[in-house]
Amino acid sequence: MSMIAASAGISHGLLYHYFKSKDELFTELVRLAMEGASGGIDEMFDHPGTVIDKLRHFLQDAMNEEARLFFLLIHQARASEGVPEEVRMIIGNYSIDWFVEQLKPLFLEGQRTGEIASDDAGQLIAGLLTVMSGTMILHASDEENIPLLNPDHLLRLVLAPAHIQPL
Amino acid sequence: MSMIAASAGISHGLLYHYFKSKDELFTELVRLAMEGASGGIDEMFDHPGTVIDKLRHFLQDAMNEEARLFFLLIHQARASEGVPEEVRMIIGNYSIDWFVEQLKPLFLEGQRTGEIASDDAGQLIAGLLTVMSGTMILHASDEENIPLLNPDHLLRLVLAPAHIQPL
Amino acid sequence: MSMIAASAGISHGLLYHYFKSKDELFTELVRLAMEGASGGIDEMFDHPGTVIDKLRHFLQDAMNEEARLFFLLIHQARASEGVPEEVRMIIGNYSIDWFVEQLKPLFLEGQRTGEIASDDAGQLIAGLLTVMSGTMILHASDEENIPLLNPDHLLRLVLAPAHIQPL
Amino acid sequence: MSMIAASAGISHGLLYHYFKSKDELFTELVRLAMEGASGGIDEMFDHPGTVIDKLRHFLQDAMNEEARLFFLLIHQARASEGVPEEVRMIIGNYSIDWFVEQLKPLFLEGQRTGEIASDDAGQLIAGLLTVMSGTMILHASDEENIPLLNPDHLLRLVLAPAHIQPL
DNA sequence: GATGAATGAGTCTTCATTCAT
DNA sequence: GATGAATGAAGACTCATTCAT
Repeated sequence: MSMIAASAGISHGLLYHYFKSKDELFTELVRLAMEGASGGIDEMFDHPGTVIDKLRHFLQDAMNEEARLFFLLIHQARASEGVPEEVRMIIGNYSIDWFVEQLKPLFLEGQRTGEIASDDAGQLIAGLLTVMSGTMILHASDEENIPLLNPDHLLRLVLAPAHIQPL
Repeated sequence: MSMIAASAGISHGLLYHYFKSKDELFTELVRLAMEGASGGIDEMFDHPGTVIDKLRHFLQDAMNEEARLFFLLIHQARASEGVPEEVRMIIGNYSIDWFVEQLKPLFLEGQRTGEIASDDAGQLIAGLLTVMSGTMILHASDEENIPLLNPDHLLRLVLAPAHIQPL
Repeated sequence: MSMIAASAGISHGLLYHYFKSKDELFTELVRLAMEGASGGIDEMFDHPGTVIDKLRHFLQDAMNEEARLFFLLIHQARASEGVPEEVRMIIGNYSIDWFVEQLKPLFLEGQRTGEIASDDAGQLIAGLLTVMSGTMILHASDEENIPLLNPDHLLRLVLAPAHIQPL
Repeated sequence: MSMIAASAGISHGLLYHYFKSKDELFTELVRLAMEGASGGIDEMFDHPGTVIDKLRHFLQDAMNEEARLFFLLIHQARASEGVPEEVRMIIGNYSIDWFVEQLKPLFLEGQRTGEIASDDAGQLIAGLLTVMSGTMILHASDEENIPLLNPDHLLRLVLAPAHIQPL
């Protein structure tokens, strides 16, 4: 907490004025990260163009430098022991399954248009999300040695072979 | 250290009998994990069959439940501050670039046989490795909610479109 | 550290608020002790009277109850292994030789006036300092059984025979 | 205990075969040191020559390199807290007062012959012993910087002025 | 006699948290 | 709002001691 306060240029005493405890601060950050993530999905649906255009936009939006630390945060929240109950609830609400449900309509449409591979949509989505998160976490922990993947590369996991383009 | 010792059913005192410090224990684990990883590559080359067969074997070997914690360990070693100097050296020796160099001959052959996509081999390998590691780390941190990916799914990142099969 | 904190009536946590480590606290004490010692020499030169008067004042000043623990501290610093580098430097700066040099002018004058024995001044000073320190350390460790020596008794080590008085 | 055993070239297990505990080993060493000290006094009385000859022999015997660690040991025993009860008893038996009593006959004879200063014999002896011990302890803890005093120098504390010789 | 695996009390140190000012 | 002195639980590490072999 003292280090966080110092980073923010305030005393740790004042940090406790804004957040009752480290758990509360952590919970707040997780909440923000999750809202950002679901906001990204809404934005994707508003994006013009084909299914592939929307997906590419979603990936580009999620896989930028700013989003890095959010992924790391969620990872910590998922991976650590002794995480506050409230954080576990937030994470539960935004489970992989929840994201799968959000994206399923898009993928089903993509399969109708022939853009998306004709495998089980849920499996494709879960795979894409897992791989995207994993990539971001790796990059976030060691940016020097682990480059961000080209979103088009990741798309190969879900595209119909006919739509795969050179990198 | 006391928790580790308790997990092993010994006193922390005895743990210090075998490892001079937490750093030394950690270093030893990282060393083991890294040797396991490079061993997996050797084994892949000995595996019979096509390039795809070899790669599938490599992924299945790496992405099993036992290997889970090794990925998590390496991730910790890469991501954390205050990691012992020796660990940083070991990790430096087995960089992403090193793995890329090991796998490049196989990928070049795969491109000759038409099994592997005709993009830059280095980029394909780095992408596959990143995604594989990221997936394992996510799964290792939260096995209940994040299923292991089907290795064939990951292979889509590097296969020539003609060789992509339904999942 | 906990015992020291308890002696001071504070928690060990607060002690660490003021001193980053046991080494730093120890270093600070050694520094203070050494400054006190060299201050005693300055004061001696300002003291009025003959060479013997000055020396007697110096000994009385150094050999009081308060100074006791300082001698013990310096002794620990000299005698112990694993003493912080900075402490070794401070002690090196205030070596026996350094004190000898400080006192030499006074002793040479004393030899001119006939108050000080006509042996090698450096040897006389080193002997007096050693004996004074040793006495203080013994007294500090076991005040009940080892009485403080009368400074006049110590002076016999350096006085010309003609100036020796009954105790 | 492990370090002591290693110095002796045996395992710490075997050290416990010979000494039931660290306290017992320490007690044994203190006992030996004290017997050596009182043996030195007996030997002094057997030494031929004048009172000064005997005293000089005593000092030379006590202030050699071998005796160094014995003085340090006794000092530790006197100075430390938590010293075993038996050690405290041994030290109590060989108190300063006990040594004073042992040496008093010699000093009284020396005062008759005019060799020893005509101050209170007890005070002279206590002073000489204190100074001798202190010197040895200092030298033992830091032999490089603190030279052993010339025994003749120490004798000045107790000699009649007429018998003081150049160093 | 001899070894070293095994234990646990005690020590230094960190850090989240509280609270008087 | 803002500060930092103050606390204590918890973790890394050491070392005297025991005991099976």
